[in-house]
Amino acid sequence: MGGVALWRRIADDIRLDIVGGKLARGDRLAGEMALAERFGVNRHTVRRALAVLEEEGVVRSEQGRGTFVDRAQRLSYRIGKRTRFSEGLAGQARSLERRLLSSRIENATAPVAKALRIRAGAKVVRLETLSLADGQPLSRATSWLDYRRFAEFPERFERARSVTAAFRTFGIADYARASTHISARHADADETKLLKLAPGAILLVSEAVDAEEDGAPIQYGLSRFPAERLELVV
Amino acid sequence: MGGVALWRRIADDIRLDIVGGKLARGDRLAGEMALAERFGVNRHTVRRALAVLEEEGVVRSEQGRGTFVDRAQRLSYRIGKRTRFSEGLAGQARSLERRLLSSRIENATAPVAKALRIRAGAKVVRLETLSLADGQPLSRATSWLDYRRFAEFPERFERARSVTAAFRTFGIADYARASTHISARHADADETKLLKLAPGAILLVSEAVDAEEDGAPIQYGLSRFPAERLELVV
DNA sequence: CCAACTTGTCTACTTTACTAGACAACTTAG
DNA sequence: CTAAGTTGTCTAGTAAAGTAGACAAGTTGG
Repeated sequence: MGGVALWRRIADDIRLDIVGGKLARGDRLAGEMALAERFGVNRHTVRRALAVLEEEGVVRSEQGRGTFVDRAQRLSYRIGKRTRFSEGLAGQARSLERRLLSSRIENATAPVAKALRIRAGAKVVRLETLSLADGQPLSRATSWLDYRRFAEFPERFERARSVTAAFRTFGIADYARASTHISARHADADETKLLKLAPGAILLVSEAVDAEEDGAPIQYGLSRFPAERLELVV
Repeated sequence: MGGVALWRRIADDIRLDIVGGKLARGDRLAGEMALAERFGVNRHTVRRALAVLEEEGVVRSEQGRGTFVDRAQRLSYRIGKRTRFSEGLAGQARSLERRLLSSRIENATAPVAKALRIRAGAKVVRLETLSLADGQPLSRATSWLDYRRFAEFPERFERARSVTAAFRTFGIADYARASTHISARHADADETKLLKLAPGAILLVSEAVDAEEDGAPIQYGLSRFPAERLELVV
């Protein structure tokens, strides 16, 4: 009952203890029997949860010794007036990359049109991107821009390999976050695959509008972050 | 496979269409057969998803006619420099209430001590609260305050029925949000019950520190919001 | 070496999730 | 009134999740 399997809830719970700092790297987890008692389930159910965490690289089990914390970090992505992908994660990863998956021209749906302050149905450029930190997927984002002004954005983004730099080629020296809406939901099949998650993982969803200094919106974006890999800091 | 039941993912998906604005109140959903085809599952699995949504009051089914959107809103909780419970939801609900479930004195754990800038193990006041909008649970929060200064906070909060007003009785005219960390996870058994959720629902978790104008921290809080009922607006 | 504890693996069973199909009950358009 | 399309309810079967217990295999401390 509930629609979320026990082993997944237990895995989530233990992962939370680890990324939340209750357990540090190298610490030994409670034994499988003790965990089974703590969660009120059979030892086999605990073992399945631990198997998932081992698959993720969060813990490592050693026969006869116990199960140990292997990777304990969760990144913090800073969002605020000036939100920039690379700055928001500065110092937390060695390599940061934002990859363009695809782009196309389409007609603005109602929410896109409203955010960009254009009429519904007007042409917009849509970009699908994937961000990685140290090779691990960190976010899956979709962005929309007004076609009249940013028709060549995909090419320039691909060359500059940065949103900020691409905007600069359009004469936009600086821009700021106009609004950010945050929600959460389960990952769908596509996101699960691209972000290399276990199916059923939770995503933090950020719906944001970036605007020029005079308030004119230039970009509307929908970013999905795996909740188990990072938190958002306001 | 994945640990999240199909019917739950389908329910989440349909709910997202509704709170996301694709379907408005009174709109008719696609038929059960069509939905089954869309999600690639049996009609019974769709029916189970719809039963959950009907239980939540999101849709309403009528034999022979179809299934209709009953409640389409999702509240927006505004967070920023000056974050106040009642102001953050102003105009979105008729009645707002914050109920004190319990309070007790305990010793500060490491994260609590760090946030309040006191030594670990020092005495702190811990409050458990439940917030409701129009009678529906909106958040479950735990707050910690320095005992030396706020020993009587629970009593004063209970009388004032407001955090801001209770702080005022301690001579704190104004305070501001120092930091907010946002993550997401599944609800546990307790939260499921108190927030009246279906087990396995997703919570947005906000970890925040409030401070006086001079930067001295006065409150550390951990709030859990049902992701299906509201979004956070930065 | 041994006792106590750990994780690893196997079998057997029960409950829940999901599929499949049939038909009843109801509504609507023609 | 009727035909087509809707939701409601039933039975039956398969696959996955979870329980239960036993024992092997490894580690550690005395």
